[in-house]
Amino acid sequence: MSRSKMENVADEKVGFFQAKLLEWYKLNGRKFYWRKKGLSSYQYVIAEVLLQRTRAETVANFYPQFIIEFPNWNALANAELQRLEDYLRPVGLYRQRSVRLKNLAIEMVKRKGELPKDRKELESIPFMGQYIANAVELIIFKEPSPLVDVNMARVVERVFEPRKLADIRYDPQLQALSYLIVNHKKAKEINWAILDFAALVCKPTPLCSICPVSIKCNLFKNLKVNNLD
DNA sequence: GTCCAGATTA
DNA sequence: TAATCCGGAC
Repeated sequence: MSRSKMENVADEKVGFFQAKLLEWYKLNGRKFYWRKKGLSSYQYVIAEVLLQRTRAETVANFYPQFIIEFPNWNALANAELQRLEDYLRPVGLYRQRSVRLKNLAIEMVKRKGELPKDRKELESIPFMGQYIANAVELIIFKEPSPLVDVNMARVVERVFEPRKLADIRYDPQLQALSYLIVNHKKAKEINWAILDFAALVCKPTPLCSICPVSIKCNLFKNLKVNNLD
């Protein structure tokens, strides 16, 4: 097959995937407070920090109280480290997160709450790694950036192409595919759809029998060949 | 025991 | 590139 033809096939599959997931999302998408419109950039960034290696449902039960206790960058920057640890303990990673969160808040107070659009400068802010930077671009700057976490990586790898490198952040193919997949007018919805789909259907142990994209999924094809499902 | 909307450090 | 952080849900 020629190079251009392979690209057409890939594009067609991406279109199919986008349409099916948006459809699935309308019926099955999760509702979270931090997905609402009109929150402060502080509230959006805090949600991403709390969501690191922590189930979304766990954060959902915890988030509103945290925002009441620490309503803005200033409150967080001035908070006693010990008090911050006490609040973060129930969701885990509390020693790291308390220190890093405070450093992030101090930096954001210096910047008067303004997040820079320049990517390198954005990532220079403490605790602002690739994922949160993408989330800032997606949610706050309204750019079609992918939320490439372990969940999206798992879905993309199964449906499209396995990763080449162990670390998803430096896998060019996985990254390029992710950008392609969320490059859509409804970039935000596609991202959330993939995360929800990964949490509810395309789990570590996949529920292929209820999956809307299984007919074009590489993993599903292989499962059928090996007669495992 | 595995897994979770990752980032940092060596 | 790999180890480490951490509690909670399953």
